[in-house]
Amino acid sequence: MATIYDVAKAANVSPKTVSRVINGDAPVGKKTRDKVEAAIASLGYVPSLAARTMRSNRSGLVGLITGAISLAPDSSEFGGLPDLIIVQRVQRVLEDNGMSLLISDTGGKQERVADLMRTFTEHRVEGMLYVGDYHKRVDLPPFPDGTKLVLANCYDDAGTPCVLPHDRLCQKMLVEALIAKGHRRIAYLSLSNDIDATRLRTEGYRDALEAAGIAFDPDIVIPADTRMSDPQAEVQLLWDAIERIMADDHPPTAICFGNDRIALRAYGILRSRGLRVPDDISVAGFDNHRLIAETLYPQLTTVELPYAAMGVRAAHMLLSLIKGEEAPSEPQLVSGPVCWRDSVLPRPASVTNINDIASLGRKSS
Amino acid sequence: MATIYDVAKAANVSPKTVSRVINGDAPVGKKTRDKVEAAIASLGYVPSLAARTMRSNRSGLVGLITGAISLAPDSSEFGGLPDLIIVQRVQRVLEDNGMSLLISDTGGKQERVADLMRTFTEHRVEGMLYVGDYHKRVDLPPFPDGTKLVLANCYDDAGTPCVLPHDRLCQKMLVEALIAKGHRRIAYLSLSNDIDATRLRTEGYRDALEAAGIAFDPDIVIPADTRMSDPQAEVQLLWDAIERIMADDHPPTAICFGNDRIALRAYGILRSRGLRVPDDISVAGFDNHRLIAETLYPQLTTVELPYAAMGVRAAHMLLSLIKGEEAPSEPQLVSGPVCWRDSVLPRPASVTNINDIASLGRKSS
DNA sequence: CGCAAAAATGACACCGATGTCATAAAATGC
DNA sequence: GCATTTTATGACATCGGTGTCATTTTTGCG
Repeated sequence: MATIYDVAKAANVSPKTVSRVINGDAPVGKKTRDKVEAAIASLGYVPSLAARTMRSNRSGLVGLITGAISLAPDSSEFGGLPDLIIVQRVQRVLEDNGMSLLISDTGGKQERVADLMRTFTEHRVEGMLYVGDYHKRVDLPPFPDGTKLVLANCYDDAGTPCVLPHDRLCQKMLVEALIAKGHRRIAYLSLSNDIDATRLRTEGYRDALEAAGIAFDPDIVIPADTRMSDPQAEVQLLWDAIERIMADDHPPTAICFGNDRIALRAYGILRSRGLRVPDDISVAGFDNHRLIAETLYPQLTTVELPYAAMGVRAAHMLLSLIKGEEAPSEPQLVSGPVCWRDSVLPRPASVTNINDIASLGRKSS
Repeated sequence: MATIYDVAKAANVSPKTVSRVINGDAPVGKKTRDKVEAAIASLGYVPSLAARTMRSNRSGLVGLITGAISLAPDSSEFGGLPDLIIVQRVQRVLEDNGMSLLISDTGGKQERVADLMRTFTEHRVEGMLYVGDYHKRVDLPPFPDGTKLVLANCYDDAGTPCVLPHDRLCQKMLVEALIAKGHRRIAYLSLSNDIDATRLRTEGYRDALEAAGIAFDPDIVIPADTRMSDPQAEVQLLWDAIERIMADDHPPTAICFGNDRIALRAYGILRSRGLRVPDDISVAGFDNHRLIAETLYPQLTTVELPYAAMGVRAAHMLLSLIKGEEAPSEPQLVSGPVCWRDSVLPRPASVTNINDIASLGRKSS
């Protein structure tokens, strides 16, 4: 591989002059520049960042750690899809700012994080990002002061700068939108109770009801997802939850699901019970997981968790940390828009629960 | 950041001795080693790979280029999901071999590849990978001889070493499995005709029919996907295709879809037409896109395109190239297993088409 | 035309590791 | 006990760039 000395010799100038041509940090005579550029081109010279790094202490590298790429190490399952959007956005923003992205994957093993951070340090990354696979608290290994680190989609107790989804507001906006379409009896089949997002989103759900003067009814708010990966059990849980809310004295006219994936599963279950979406019952998801939301028939109304925006925000935060600016001490909350599709039908005010729907044609499963 | 000189001073030895302790490339006295290790620990010293790279010309970096992370730059759509499995596997294999992975995303713009490769060269990567978002031919920009490059999920005309999915064999195995369950009239609603995979898979479909002595009937083999991203149009296309095959004189007892996503869409359409899966009609996908296949109700029988295995294979190929070994001149074909789930029902030999199914209860949409 | 300021270029040290070679200290053999 | 390995350590150059400062050439202007 050609070096700057080879170029200097070929162009018959000093290495420093070649350096100036490359970096443009001092004026170079036109004729000289041409000679140098010709030499660079003919030798196919590409400068070595390793050498540059030594002198300038700027590696042009940022490290990103994620368990996102795969949670289930030995299968082709994808737990972490949305988080990849974060990764992708981070990559793009950094690239636009002349940085390259080193990616490591914990493979689900939290204890590997320390090693990965060390490897990044060996590469003298200028900053690091840690991306959570879902909104949660994380425990990071101790790292030296002055490490530039931003958390995305997760937070820690040490107050490391972080970017988080505004689950509460997103859910509130979605439920408000349903209410605006005339729905007054709205069930919520949430994610597992032991994740942060569930609490926040349930608060958002209640916020929206309260704002509309609708009483909160715990009977139609049920967790319908575990974080186990047994699909059979998940289906059963969801089936039971749907059973329960539909057997209520006042069955809902709309159901919000904890995410688009559960909604997808629910489509099949509802149809098996003879309920048509959206004619008999309106359905909303969460995440705007377009692979699902746009592919489902009918297409799914949902709310976008702003992964893309979070990625951009986190990358910019890191860039400003690298520039030496101060980090915000509060988590940065980001929210996304409601995505209106075909799975929700307006209801006249006279319809207060599903039994009031005249056209309802129940069929046995 | 502490340097090897700081450590040497603190331990009162020469820098070279510190280097020996770190790398273990020459014997060091026990007492000296302890002193040095104590100094390293107390200073929090981490060696700089940039400096090491300069001397040894081994950066420990591998660059990976993909359009995979996102095909649709301005949306949250995910065209490329399976390819991420490749990326993830590559990452893991490389990490196990002490290499770090630099990732860049073309954002769908093929012309950026040259820039990305240049950036990788600046970082003095020891090898590069290019991951296609689906099985296709690619045009790479010219790169210097001696560049260690492996293509995954794509190939070029220059005979660059590559790893490809064995579409033909996968489809053949899937159709054979259907035939083994007694299906003799099997429709194939394929992907768009202008991608390589469609031709290969159709050949696989025909291979299986031929092996079973079933005549190939072009009337029930229809492309049912474009690569446009208008979901509305895609649904229409699929609707029409299903309409056509079900209006055939001998409607099939099973349908193979070009991928799991189309199958997902088809579930809704079939149900709208009053056809139950799998009671009335059996359905198979392609990809083993578990997010879909396992979430659908009933779960989808499909065939796994071996993205994980391809990632592993590609990474190992690159590692041996880096070691100086010769690359295979032929594309490496990798196939995956049929994933048997609930969307296919066995048919007795007497049932040659859907009209023979006694229990069939058609309903109007 | 002469001289100061600006532009263009080069010499040299240095960033932080490691390879080479030399040398000092300890172990071994007879 | 002395020569001879073997083991342990250090001095120094080097990798490929850039920062600093010095020097030469050109330009501008009274």
